Amino acid sequence: MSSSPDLPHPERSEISLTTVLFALSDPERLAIARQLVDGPLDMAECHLSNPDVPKSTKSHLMKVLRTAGVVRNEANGRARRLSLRREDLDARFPGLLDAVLSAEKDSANS
Amino acid sequence: MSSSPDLPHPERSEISLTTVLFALSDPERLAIARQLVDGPLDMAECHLSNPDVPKSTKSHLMKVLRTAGVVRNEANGRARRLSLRREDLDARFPGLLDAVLSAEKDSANS
DNA sequence: TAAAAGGTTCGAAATAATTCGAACGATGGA
DNA sequence: TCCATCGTTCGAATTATTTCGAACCTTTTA
Repeated sequence: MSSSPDLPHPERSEISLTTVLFALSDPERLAIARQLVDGPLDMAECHLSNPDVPKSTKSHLMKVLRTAGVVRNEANGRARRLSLRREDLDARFPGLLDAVLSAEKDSANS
Repeated sequence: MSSSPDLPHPERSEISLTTVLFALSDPERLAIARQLVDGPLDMAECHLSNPDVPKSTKSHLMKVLRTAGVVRNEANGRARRLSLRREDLDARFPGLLDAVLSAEKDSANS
């Protein structure tokens, strides 16, 4: 009874500012992060702006967020539980996540 | 006596969060922004980590920062005066610039 | 014990971003 | 006026990212 793949995550000390900024610089990825502010979600509950994108594409978006250290991705039955790495990010880059996530979500905010 | 080119800058209201994050997600561009926290500099005083990069490349880095709304680029004699758009950014995305610029500049911070 | 559900990975194709030389323009000084 | 300085722009080549189908793996359910 092996389990779903244990994906690699950077340690807190390995999280790079520019990599985090890059991960959040895509509107779709930023929107995902915003969906996680109120707590973890299973992947199927994270919605993309276009509901028709293939699962491989969605998986890749998650990978960018995960390898940047923005999100944790853990096995949860046959699903995947996604959560914001809030404590790690707050410790490493104080105020950054708050600033990004609380920014107005208007049009020019893509 | 026409003057050096007046380059286009986005208005405050047009500055996009993801575009700003993207502009700052490159180590070289982030380093430039950090050099401007203490006040404007002429382009020749902004140093890149590799002093041998061609001027066209440097100019392109500046363009990304400018078109994102991170930096203002004004004619100053035959030089170019670069400044951080601190007020605009603070107004639009409170806390963001502070968080980014005050983050530790250690290795994992590229 | 199948088969469906939920996701990851791989590889290839399409897009986007970066790099840099060459050409150009404006300014300031000789 | 002539020329060196400081930068921008253009276009082409390189490199990086994104997209997506196909193959695969694990878990749950029938």
